[in-house]
Amino acid sequence: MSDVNKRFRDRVYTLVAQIPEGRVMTYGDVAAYCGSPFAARQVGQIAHFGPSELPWQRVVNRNGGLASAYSFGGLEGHKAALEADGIEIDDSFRVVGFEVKRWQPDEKQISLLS
DNA sequence: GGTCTGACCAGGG
DNA sequence: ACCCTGGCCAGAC
Repeated sequence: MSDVNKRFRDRVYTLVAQIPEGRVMTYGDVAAYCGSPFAARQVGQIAHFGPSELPWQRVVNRNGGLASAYSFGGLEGHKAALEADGIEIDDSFRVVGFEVKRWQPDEKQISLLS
């Protein structure tokens, strides 16, 4: 495993850990802020195998839609986890008010991703 | 080792 | 609106 990939993974961990309760980010955005704009899929891999204590439920796809397999809890598990954060989920498993709840790190938080 | 898959995404036909 | 391609790359087999 190369250092570059390890850094990318560590950045993803750092960034996801920063997402405030009640806010969400997209896979693509996470990848971009971590230095690899087209590695959204890799973020999915990292989410699947990464530390379960991180708030992965706050990472959604570009439509504000939930992942198809939230750590084997499925859509229902993901929905429940987000509702516990105070986020409403509609009948098609999309975040209600996604565009408003979408979160972006500020400069200080980005600087943590060195 | 090769090949396929996948919590993704943008672009093109 | 749908299907395909290419990009990303760790796991599974």
